[in-house]
Amino acid sequence: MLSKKSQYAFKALTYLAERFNQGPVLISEIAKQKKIPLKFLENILLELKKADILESKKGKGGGYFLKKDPAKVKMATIVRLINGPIAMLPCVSLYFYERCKNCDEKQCGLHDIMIEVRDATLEILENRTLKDLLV
Amino acid sequence: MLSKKSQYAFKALTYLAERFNQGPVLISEIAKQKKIPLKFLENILLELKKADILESKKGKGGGYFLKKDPAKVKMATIVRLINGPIAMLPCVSLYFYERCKNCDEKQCGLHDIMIEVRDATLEILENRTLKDLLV
DNA sequence: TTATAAGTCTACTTATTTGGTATGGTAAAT
DNA sequence: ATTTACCATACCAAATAAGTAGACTTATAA
Repeated sequence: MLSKKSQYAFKALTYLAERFNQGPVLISEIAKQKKIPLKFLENILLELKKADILESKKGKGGGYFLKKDPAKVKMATIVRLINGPIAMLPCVSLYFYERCKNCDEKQCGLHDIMIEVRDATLEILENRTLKDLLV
Repeated sequence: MLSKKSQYAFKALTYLAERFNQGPVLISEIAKQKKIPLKFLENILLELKKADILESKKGKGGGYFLKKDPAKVKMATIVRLINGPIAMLPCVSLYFYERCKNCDEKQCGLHDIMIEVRDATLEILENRTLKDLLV
């Protein structure tokens, strides 16, 4: 399940995608319109900025805005950043891999099924972008 | 991510699937062989029994065993039972549906993408069974 | 140059979920 | 009588999720 934080992130990103290339948008505006706790949203946007997805401008007339075209920002990137692993097990995760304890990957049926699930999920999340969130 | 509980459940079920039609297996044996905390495993097996996946026998020579052929037990069923929703959002879950707050499903791009992910995942989990966990 | 508007940073708090442990009794089968 | 599953209650620790507080920095415009 996506965390609430992830859902907030997607709402904010959608809001910004709708206003792409229209100058900075206030955190407070996003928070109000999308009903996201202000300080919580601050953290999320900062994280997205550090990941090079958003840009910001300080001072009067400042705010946040998308750094790249919405069509260039993959869903998978955002999910990994804000929500964590996409795979259902650490031992089949590409970006958050961890070895299984008490289980040999070579002969673990669960492992194989979870790889299938991972790949099916990635096929979608790697090929959908913020643009697809817009109506 | 699958919880540890789910991973335990799958290990136990694999153990029982390997011994299908060979009589009851002790909880304590499964716990020892698969390195699962005994009391925790008790609960898991009981839950599986209540869901009609396992059967049990009390007293000497008792234990747990699969009620149906491993090939008849879908992965999706187990995941839903022990881990919860398969979908990434409550508003696209078939078995754990909950309406979105502050978001109209009809015009929510995230909703649509998450339905795609759900369906891709289900395509696999509904068509793989305990049998596929065996080597 | 000063007031104000904004984002930045660190740290904290609180709530919920996960992953157990401990204890003890009950029910059924052999 | 013994063995085993069943059931209940209570508790605990750690991790994670969700949110809050307050001071700090930087940019703009009057």
